[in-house]
Amino acid sequence: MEQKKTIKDVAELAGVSKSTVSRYLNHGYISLEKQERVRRAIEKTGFQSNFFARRLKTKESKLIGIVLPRMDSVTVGKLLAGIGRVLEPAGYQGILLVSQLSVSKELENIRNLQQQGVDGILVDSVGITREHIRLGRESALPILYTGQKHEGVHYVKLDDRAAGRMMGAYLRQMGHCRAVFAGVSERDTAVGIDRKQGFIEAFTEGRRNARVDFVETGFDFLSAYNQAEEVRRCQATVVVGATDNISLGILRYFHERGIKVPEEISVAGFGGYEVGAVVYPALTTVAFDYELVGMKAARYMLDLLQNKPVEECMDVPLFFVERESVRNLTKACEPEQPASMNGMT
Amino acid sequence: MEQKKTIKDVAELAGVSKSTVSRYLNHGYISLEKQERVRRAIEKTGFQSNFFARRLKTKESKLIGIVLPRMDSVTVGKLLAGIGRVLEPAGYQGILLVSQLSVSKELENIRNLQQQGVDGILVDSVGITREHIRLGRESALPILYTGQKHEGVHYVKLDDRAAGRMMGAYLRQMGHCRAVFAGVSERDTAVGIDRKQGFIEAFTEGRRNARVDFVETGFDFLSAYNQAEEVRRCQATVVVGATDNISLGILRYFHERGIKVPEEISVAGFGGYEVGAVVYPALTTVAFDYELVGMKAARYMLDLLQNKPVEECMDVPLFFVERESVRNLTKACEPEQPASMNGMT
DNA sequence: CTGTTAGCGCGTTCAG
DNA sequence: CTGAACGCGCTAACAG
Repeated sequence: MEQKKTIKDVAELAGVSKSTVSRYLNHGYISLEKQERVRRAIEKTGFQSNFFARRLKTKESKLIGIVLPRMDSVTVGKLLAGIGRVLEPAGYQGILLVSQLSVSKELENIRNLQQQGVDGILVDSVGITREHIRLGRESALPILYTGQKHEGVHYVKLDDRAAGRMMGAYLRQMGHCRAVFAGVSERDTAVGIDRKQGFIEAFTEGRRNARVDFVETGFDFLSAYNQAEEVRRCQATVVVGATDNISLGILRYFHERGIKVPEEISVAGFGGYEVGAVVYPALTTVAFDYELVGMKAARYMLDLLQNKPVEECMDVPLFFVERESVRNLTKACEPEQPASMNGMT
Repeated sequence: MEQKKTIKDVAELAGVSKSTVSRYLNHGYISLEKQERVRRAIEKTGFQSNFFARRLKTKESKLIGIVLPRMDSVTVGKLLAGIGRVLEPAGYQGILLVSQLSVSKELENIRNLQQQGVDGILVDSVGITREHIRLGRESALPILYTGQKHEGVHYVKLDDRAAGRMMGAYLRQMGHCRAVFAGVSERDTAVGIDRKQGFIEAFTEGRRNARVDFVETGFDFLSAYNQAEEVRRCQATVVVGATDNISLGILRYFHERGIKVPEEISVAGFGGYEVGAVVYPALTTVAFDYELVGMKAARYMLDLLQNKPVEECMDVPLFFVERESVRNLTKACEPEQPASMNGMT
């Protein structure tokens, strides 16, 4: 519980001036001899430079504000892991603020961060509004969005349309012609529109006999479960949930009614959460690498901070994870092998 | 992109001195008239006080360092949500550092935080070592641990022994006499020892015919899956996983071999993750409220920061979630109803 | 290469 | 109740 050591203490102990110590800490224009003396003085005192004093001068906080819609979600966790993985080696740390899925709270958080002296702000947004844009213009702080995109802002996002197309192409190839898309409101551009449109395109493109019905649900398991009856009525051969959670809710409903998946009806989803592998039957899905999104976003932010030419390559790979929940209609015989650990990880 | 406003700008615009503005911002010994003038000047300039300058003076950062073992986990997410829920209203923010499940990284993070000017440190630890204690002594910063406990440090933790006992008592009441406990290494005091011991106590206490076998696995789904054969050999009527993940791995194995749960063998777990409700059969489990742990920890930290008398009440409630995976051996007839939405949330 | 001198923006005495 | 003056700990500009 010693008195906090300052650069002055070190200077005195080393018999040099404060600026020499400061130089030692920074650009290091200093003779080898004094360098050694300072080094030892620092070691002896256990000195560490005062964060706030330094920041007050340099105007650099080495802090990145991170605004999250919520905390208790796997995808957010992955995203953060990715962000941390590139921010930390670069000497940056993150300050976390949570918006509780509210746009106004999100804006408040951004405003807050703008004055807290962070160097930049990463926002995993619930939706980019005009106010977001305004806030961005008013401050020199770089803001980078993930999850949503918008004209004139920096963002990193996975390609929802491509994900949709991927699924559409797969189901088509598996011989399906009638699908139900259990999706979310179109107010969500990424999931509600792009993902669905991509699917419909690839699934129906250039064939007359294909058809996609649409049932709207919320994002959560339960609301999907509650819409499952409606989904069932569509009489499709496959139901595609806009999210793994949605598919899981439907799967659960089918299971309770004794409807066999994939024998009687196929189910597929988007997200690639681990839980999809644990469930029976294991869920076929398009997996997103959220950790990679986080890493890309962080790298992008770092570039922004150094005014580097920002590379516009924002394609985050998608993985198709084929598991057990989709039936191949083109084969005469059913696959006989038991459920396997395929695509588990 | 205006020039950053300082307290000086406000003072000039309001026609008062800097100190008056400062007073307005803090203890407010200021006449109503000037109060109004300052208020408007602040509004006009959009002034917000400089974080670093203020901290440099007050020695209070209103920042809490949070050290996490990993980010991509549901429990950590819940914990954080809880922490945020009480820290934020108190005007504090969190700085997050991730230890990648490494003790040395965890220590490094703590050291780092100690010099970054945070007011306190919350550590969701992977294990408290002597070095942790030493670090704590060397600095005046309060450190509070969660997840693990240790003599002479502040901690908030759920009662693993009680959780174990809860499960033991339940299974006993359901008429089970032979159990396998699929647990983790005893190097983990909380999960590896306390939880198991609690279970064994309650399950066997005072009856000769009860028996508990032990099979060691890792924390993850897959390693449990790989030990499932071993578990099966024990010929017990019920298998208890130390973690829902472990139980899920075993469930999966049983499913693949066509072993019916709970008809042929029962399965139960600890944790209460949502995924346990989605799986078939839905997993009976002791649920922990990690969000509450987070809230308690944060509140405890706040008390520490204000030198309040710390209330030693650290009991975090446990919930027994009875679902479908345990068979009642005391009844002659099987329950006939289909799987239901019970205990879903 | 080095010490001296100024502030960064704010809070806080200390006279008035 | 208010303003002037000082200093938090550090970095940067300046002479030497």
